Amino acid sequence: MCCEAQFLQRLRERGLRLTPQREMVLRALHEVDSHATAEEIYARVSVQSAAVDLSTVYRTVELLQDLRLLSTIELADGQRAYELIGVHGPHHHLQCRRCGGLSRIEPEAVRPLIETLRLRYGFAAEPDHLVIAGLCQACREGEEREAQSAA
Amino acid sequence: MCCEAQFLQRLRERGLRLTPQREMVLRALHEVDSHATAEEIYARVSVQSAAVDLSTVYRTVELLQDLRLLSTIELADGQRAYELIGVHGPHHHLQCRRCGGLSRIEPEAVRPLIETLRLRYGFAAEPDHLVIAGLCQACREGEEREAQSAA
DNA sequence: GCTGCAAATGCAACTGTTTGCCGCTGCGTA
DNA sequence: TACGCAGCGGCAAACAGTTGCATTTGCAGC
Repeated sequence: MCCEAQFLQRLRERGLRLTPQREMVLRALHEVDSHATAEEIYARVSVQSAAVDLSTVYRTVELLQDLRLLSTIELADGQRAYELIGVHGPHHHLQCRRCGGLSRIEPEAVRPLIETLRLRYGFAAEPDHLVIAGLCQACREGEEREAQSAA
Repeated sequence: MCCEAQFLQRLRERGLRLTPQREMVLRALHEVDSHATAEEIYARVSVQSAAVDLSTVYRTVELLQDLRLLSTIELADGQRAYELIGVHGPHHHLQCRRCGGLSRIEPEAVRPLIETLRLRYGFAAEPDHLVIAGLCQACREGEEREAQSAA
């Protein structure tokens, strides 16, 4: 668990504490391969200890985000999902508005944009986690076929 | 009201109707200069007719979004705000994580990124409305001053 | 090992948003 | 003009996420 030490360090820097609840939430986030909703995290934590509240999960998730260890994704159905940044490294997502699928992209793809924003608007973009909407290849081809058969 | 005709047209294309409630919501969105929360829209609509429900505001806003006439912005405090695309034309926002301020940027700034995504990932990005987090110029200078005085 | 204090938690109430249900309305068809 | 049907809106209930408050707990200093 690479980020527990980092978590502890950043907590200490701010005079905050490492509690069992926070450890459990962090562990649960590690266990899921990709992103997890609050409810999923809560379910996993509840197995280990029944005495953890859902609000604590939300508070911990918010804290992890403040510490830049976690990013939030808005899923297609409006739910929010959370993902540790350390596990897959910093990255962004493409979200298909048709199938709802998420795919990762390298931060390099966004770097030129960040540079443009800095030069043109004096804005220091720190998009921890950009989610860009659009159509994935499969769905785009699907839409083209539909358009053709409709015509 | 440029977009009412457009609204009507797109509704007709889908076999949907232009109702007084929908007209009122559209008018309310026009009246506010920039973005408005659901509650603000509801307040404006309520002046004209007490018999409009908040859920109708939400449903109309969602409909407008489906028709690509409106975009949603997540404000700093977590509230959602809505903005007609037609009024200011398509654009994106920079959001300062310190002061919460929003500023508009031209779609041109994002175009190279869209091209990259298409070439590299086969993804047809249609970011109606990207919100990019970071530090605005004023706040960045403020942070630098703070860092200096702290050192 | 104890103590004090701020941070953290659980609980319950609350806010903002979405959904299901059902009666109403506009419109095409007979 | 009457009928049927799909879209629509109001209402209330459900849901996800947040907040206030009293209690508990981690941890630095002794």
